[in-house]
Amino acid sequence: MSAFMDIPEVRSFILHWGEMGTQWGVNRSVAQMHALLYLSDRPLHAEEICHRLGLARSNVSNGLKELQSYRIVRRVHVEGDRRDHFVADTDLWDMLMKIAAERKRREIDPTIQLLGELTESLEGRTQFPPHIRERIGRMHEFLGTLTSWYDDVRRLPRPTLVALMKLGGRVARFIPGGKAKRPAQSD
Amino acid sequence: MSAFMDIPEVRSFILHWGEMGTQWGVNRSVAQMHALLYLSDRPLHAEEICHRLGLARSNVSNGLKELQSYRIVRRVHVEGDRRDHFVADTDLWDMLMKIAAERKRREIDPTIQLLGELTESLEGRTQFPPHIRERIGRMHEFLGTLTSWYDDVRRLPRPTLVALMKLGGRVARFIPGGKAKRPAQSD
DNA sequence: CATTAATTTCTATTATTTCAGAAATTTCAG
DNA sequence: CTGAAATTTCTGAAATAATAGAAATTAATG
Repeated sequence: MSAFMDIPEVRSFILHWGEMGTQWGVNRSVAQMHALLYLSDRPLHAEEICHRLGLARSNVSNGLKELQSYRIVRRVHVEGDRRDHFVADTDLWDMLMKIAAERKRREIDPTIQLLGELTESLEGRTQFPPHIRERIGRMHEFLGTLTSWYDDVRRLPRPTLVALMKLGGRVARFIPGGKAKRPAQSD
Repeated sequence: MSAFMDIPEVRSFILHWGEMGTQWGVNRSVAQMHALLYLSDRPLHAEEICHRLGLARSNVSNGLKELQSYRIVRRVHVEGDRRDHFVADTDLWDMLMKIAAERKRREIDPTIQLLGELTESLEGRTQFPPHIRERIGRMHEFLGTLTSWYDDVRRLPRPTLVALMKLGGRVARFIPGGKAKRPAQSD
């Protein structure tokens, strides 16, 4: 397609990223576009993306829309050019956080919503198999716990987050009973 | 299919779980089988799963294999019955950890492997566009940081993990400069 | 305001994944 | 061992998702 894609390392990166996408429920072409933009040091316009990846204009249009909806790619204006140009986040923390936020919004939140409704509808139905009510309720709680943790830590300033990561398992020393293997209160 | 599936709440849960699966790159039927087993309070044999979900025997066989490869479903023997029976984890922490472990093994580890190879192959090639080398290297580092953090915290005893989750953003108070908004050393 | 470039939407086609049923294999009881 | 039950593997068909190209729309320029 283009000299860029002829560099074996670039090619390899983009193709792998595309495959990764499919494994996580993302369209292969969309993931490839993302990889291409990630490696680019300047804004690209849609036509250029088509040529470099060998995709149809329409797919690129839809793919860019998808990437923008995740807010990991944004449209920029290039001096003296009518066409829209696009750049991707190069800050990988930002990128991860935005992807997490969007997937939560699209998939986790509606799931919690449904589980809440089911739990409510099962409330007080004594006929109903109690273990089913319990399991659905437990899943509801579990996802609630995860997301409220997420909502909490995502607000932390980034250096704090990075420092926490570096600390790794050693944060446990701040938890009573954590490292000492004493039986902490269970949940 | 069966009385079980006729309970609207059960049906709703299983169908939703199936759709969730597709969003995350998991076969819809596999996710449904998982949901069914999660809600069941006794081991089910393959035939029963077929009838309840209206799936072909062969799919159930493959699906169970897949679920077992994630170690979130296991085969159990039922007294006086030749057939294999299956149960799912009901402990959602365990389940999450096992899924994370397997997805890391299947998808993240090979990606880090590739990025390592690319980084190595780009080492010292002065001709090569430096920004590309830098971006690939940065991605490599980033995934390395994430997984080593993961490897670290996954070893923590579960109550410690739960306590940390409950602590949420307040763990930041243990990080120098974290809460106080002072510029901490960046990464 | 007309013209043209740029982009998006729509639809038919293609590719991929999923699935059902048949055939083959394995397991187990007697 | 033998026969029956259970399970897995294989293959073609069905369903789903991705894509190309055409048509329609939108935006920008002179």
